[in-house]
Amino acid sequence: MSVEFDQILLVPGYRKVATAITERILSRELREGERLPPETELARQFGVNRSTVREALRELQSGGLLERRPGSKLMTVSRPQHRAIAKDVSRALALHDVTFFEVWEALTQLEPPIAEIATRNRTAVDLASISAACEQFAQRSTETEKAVHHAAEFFRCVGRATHNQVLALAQEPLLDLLEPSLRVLIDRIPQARARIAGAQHRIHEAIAKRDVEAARGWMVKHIRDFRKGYELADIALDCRIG
Amino acid sequence: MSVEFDQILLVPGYRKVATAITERILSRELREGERLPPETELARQFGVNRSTVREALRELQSGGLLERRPGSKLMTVSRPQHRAIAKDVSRALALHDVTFFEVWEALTQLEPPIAEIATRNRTAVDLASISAACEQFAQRSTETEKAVHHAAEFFRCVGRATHNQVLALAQEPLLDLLEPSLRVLIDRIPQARARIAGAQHRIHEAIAKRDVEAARGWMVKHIRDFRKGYELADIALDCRIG
DNA sequence: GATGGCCTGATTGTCGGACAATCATACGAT
DNA sequence: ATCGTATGATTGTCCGACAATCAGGCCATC
Repeated sequence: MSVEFDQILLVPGYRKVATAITERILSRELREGERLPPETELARQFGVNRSTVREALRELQSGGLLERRPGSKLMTVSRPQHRAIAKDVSRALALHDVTFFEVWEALTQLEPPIAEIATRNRTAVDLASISAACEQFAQRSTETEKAVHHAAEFFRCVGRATHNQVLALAQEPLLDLLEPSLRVLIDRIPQARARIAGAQHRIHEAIAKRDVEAARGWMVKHIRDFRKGYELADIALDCRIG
Repeated sequence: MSVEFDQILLVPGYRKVATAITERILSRELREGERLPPETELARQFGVNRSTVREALRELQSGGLLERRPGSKLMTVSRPQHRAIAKDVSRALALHDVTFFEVWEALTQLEPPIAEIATRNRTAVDLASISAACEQFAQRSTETEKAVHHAAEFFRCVGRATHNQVLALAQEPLLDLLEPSLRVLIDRIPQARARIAGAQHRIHEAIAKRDVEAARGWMVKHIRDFRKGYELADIALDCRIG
């Protein structure tokens, strides 16, 4: 057993084409919004069949590196949108049987710092969108579906106000995963709507006044409230999501 | 302008097939490891051509929902692996011109809590893997490439020790993004190796002793050190990564 | 000048059929 | 029991084809 050989791997053509185009995009040779040559032309350049090119394109398309502007045929290079990426992450976590508790624990660690940084970095525009999100929730919270959506939207606005893409993107999957349980919670505990609205109001106020400590403090309470709600609504914390 | 029509959207066949299979997987009708029928059979069932099925499969494959065990032809259902998902996230962030500062700021907020929770939840096995990661770094840090890899691996071990998948996955993209700058840093600042090794040692010790405060404290210092290193190495913090 | 109709070429979505290479399996020879 | 071999199934890739849609130019009408 002195001689050992590396595993020989044969990469199919559609994969080679996909990585070739991906590299061009990552190296910024192909920039956002630029139009990709038509399939027949790509097939000619790569020296493969159009079917092979198409399989490669589907790969890039689902990765968000290519998109088609609505009502157009040509593919254009695009940067993966945060929401789309977050969807993939939350889907993966759901398939890995992530529990309510894990999501809540992550929110506990992530949201207070986000509130703090948002308070420092928010612009007037950010504040306006946070304010609008508060009002939307307060007005539309009678419908469960709308309420859940606007509760998450509030977090998104605060996240954007940090002006830190990494933090904003990190919280997105958590909001996706929070949604289903939040739906149950809001349905079972009527007073939850008022509590959430109150917390949003206080956080908004603190961010408006640039009161870092208050913003963090109210956010801590806000997140803690979710857990209390779970217990009141009789949702098992170690139950998997989805 | 009283009448308005919704945008009419026509979904191509390969997309319909893809979502159909995706739904089966998400609803757990198709479980992990289960083998997908061959392409011809899928084409028959869906009533479309094999080419159409293949395009759909590429989509699911790149999303990590399907994979082919090496040396096998049939597709099997798989749950997206954390590392693969993290790669997509870090790629997206890189394309969105995320800066060193944003990554560092996120690490500042995320890693101390992770250290804290890991200290509480770690098992003997976790501790052993953290210990091994420390030693690997200490021994292999002469080669820049290995050093960078093992520095990230240390964080991964701590992340796993939290036994919280959400937190562990959240930090993965940050480590990916940290790598290139860490490579420059370690190359330019020779003494960085020793500082990192020292911090790892102290954090490991604290986690071993279940000293939550110490673990958090040393992690804070560890992360802060990265920033100092950037400044010493003359890396602009607001420079984009990639 | 703006609007709408019409034509033409380019492009995509989908189809059918084809074939070599590889995998899975069973069978038989040593 | 181990090793060849034959056979069928499956994938990767190719070719050619056609309808539907898109982009753009040209022209008539108002």
